Amino acid sequence: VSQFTHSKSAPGQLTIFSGLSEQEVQQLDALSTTRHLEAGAYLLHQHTPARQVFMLEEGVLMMERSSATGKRQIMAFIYPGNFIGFTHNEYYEFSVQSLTRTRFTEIPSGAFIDLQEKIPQLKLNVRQIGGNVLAHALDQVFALGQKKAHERVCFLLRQLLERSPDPGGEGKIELVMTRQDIGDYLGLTIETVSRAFARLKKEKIIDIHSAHTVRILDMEQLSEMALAE
Amino acid sequence: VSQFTHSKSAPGQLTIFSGLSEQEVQQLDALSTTRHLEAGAYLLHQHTPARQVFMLEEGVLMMERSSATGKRQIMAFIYPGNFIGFTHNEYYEFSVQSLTRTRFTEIPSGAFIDLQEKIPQLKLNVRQIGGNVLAHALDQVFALGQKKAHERVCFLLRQLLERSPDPGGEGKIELVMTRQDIGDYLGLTIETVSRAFARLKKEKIIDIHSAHTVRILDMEQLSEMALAE
DNA sequence: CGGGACCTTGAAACACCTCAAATATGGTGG
DNA sequence: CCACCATATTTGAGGTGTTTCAAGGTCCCG
Repeated sequence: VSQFTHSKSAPGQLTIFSGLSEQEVQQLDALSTTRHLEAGAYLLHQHTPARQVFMLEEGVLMMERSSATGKRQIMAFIYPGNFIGFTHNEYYEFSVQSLTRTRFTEIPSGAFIDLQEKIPQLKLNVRQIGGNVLAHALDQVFALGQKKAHERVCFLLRQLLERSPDPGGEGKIELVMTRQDIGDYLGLTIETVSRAFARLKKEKIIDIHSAHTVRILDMEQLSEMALAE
Repeated sequence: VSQFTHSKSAPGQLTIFSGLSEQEVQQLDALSTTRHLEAGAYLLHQHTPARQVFMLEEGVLMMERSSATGKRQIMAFIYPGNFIGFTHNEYYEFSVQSLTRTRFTEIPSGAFIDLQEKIPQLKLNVRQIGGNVLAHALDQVFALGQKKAHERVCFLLRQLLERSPDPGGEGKIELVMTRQDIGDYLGLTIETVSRAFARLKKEKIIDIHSAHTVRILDMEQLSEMALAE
């Protein structure tokens, strides 16, 4: 049985395994190593040689870029089932840090590229994941360029609803990241993020249980604000 | 002789032809159709089926996304040698409009994908171009999330210096796009863009000949501001 | 030379940021 | 299990940068 069997990716989500036969999954298994990382540790660093690709099995990661002046931009939050390190350049374009304790598999880039030649479906999946990653980046550009603070927060909440497992209750979201992380993702300060949450609560669009647990009350309005169109 | 011979791409820039033999270039030629577009016309529309890929030969294009409320985000300005439409999804993720009269070649996606199997170097080029496109998007996310107005304008000027042909004079830039286009690229209003240019002129970092022709006076300071780090 | 589109500049409004302080949260050891 | 502590979050007040609204100027093309 594949080591990937117990992966907690959201249902219906595209992964590198989508549509692969049991035998093909085993070929991938043969190349893979399972590893763990503690919260706060780095999976990889920007500008280091891109020699591995990864698939997250459990926990949450974030992809980030920092400048010499200490400005930090979070590029994505990464949930189980997501694929990491598909950069087609020689070096990674970003760093990846653990938000929680994580479990993931590691595959050497070269072997992974070769395997794509043997498994056409795998190549298709990688191609489509690449497209999704670009689409995600374009969404973020649109959000940062055109949306107001509270709309950006809605944008994030919608993404988290799609990608994080919804534990039982409908519309409940666990925010494993800090306000600082959210601010660095949305191009805002922690204070503005906090006020945006307060505003959404006042408008009865969300309910804030604790700072790290919110529930969507009005999905329609949330989506409308998230799209801002 | 290849129809691509007279392509005016910037020297040293990666194109899909980089490192291809004459014979391989001819295989690409055989699939290609040359077309023209007038200024203001659309090359392709968001959400339409992605059936072709394109390479720009002459002129300038811009890649954009619009929302129903009329908000528009420019994702990139496209110069000769650039490759368009590499989306790996079924539909285009953006629209592409001409800023000037343009000349470009069109290749059916399916045939282009097949040809990559026959020409390993072509596949490498496409992979790397995909990586560059993602890197460009991440740069833009960082700029929109972390930089002030005048820093974003420097960010754009640096990009244009790299990508647009520098006609004779050193550091001279032709801004073929309007202030509105620039604003929609950088997430600013036209007034803020205008004031940012005025500020850079006052600080003697650039000189503004006409609204659409600027010259870099202090390259070092420009780069510093563009990076904002 | 005239006209329309584009660009610049000014003043006021607004959103977001900065600084500061109070409050809440989560983990730890007693 | 509770009290405590460090850390994270919220809230308030004031400042800054960007937007909005409005007017005037410039450029380009017929």
